[in-house]
Amino acid sequence: MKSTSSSSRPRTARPGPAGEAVAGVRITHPDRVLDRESGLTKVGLARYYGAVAGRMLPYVIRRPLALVRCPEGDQAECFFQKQRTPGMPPSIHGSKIAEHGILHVEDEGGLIALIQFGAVELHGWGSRLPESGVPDWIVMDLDPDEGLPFARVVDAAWTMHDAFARIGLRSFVKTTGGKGLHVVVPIVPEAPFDAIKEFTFGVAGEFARSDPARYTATLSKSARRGKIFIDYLRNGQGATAIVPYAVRARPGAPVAFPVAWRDLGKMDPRDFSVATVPKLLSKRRTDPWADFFDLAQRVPPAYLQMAHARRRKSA
DNA sequence: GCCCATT
DNA sequence: AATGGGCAACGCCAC
DNA sequence: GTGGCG
Ligand SMILES: [Mn+2]
Ligand SMILES: [Mn+2]
Repeated sequence: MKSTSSSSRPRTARPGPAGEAVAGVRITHPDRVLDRESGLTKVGLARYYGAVAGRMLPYVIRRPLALVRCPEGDQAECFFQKQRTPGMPPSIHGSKIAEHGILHVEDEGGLIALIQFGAVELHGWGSRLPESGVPDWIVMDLDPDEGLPFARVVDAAWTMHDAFARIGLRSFVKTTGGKGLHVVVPIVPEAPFDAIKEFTFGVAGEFARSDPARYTATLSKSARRGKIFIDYLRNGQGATAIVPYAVRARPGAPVAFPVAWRDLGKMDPRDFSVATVPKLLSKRRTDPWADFFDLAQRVPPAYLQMAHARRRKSA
């Protein structure tokens, strides 16, 4: 029923000049270079996310997202976006939380649609729709000052692991694509962000008090000098953290990669990139985060209450 | 990548 | 028709 | 308030 004078009959089933489809999403400008260092192209990025989608989507679905978009490639400027904008396909869903627009995806088609729209990095809230006010994970973001050896960050991660273990919480660790690590604790989504954030502030403060030469809970540059900033601020409503398997818009296209605790000491975060991760995944015997969503654990109420009391005091 | 306002 | 800006929040925190 | 930061 199309009335075209120049019926462009498909000579082949081959994708046209607009590019090939990934997960049913046509990728335009497939050869656009997103990272000169690794040679990563837009279609290469789409194929990467398609390849890891099975592992990645559980951490992405229904989670309000912040994107780092680089639609013009790695030459031009990248920018953050957290609201759905008109022109995005229906697979990129919009919603509103406390008067502010958010976006989220429901499936692989939505994920790849984000890439078609120029997204490179995906950052997620700590909560998922429709219960957007109660986080289902805690992220302790370990941010080393410039020049600190990575072994110090590994040590901090283990100390964090032990601190959580002491109160009955299993934690998981991932690289961030940078020089830090994330220690992540899945929790039953029932305590509001404020309570969880206060709790994590308490944890960070404890680190800073018990080993002030190594740790600070204060974000400022001066306080950070020579130390690791225990960034608990990822645990507020609307705050985000890089999502597992997401790519960073940086030279080498590094990936935020879940690792096993026992492997922490043997690896270098730069080992994990768009170029290496799909192969590593297929070689892996097991997923180190396999039971992440099966734990049904909670911060002991006493610790949330302590946090609440501290909050009252400062109010 | 796409919308929109301005030229 | 072509060009150029925008696309984060809000939010918190330290000072 | 401003500046820094994610
Ligand atoms: Mn970090
Ligand atoms: Mn941080």
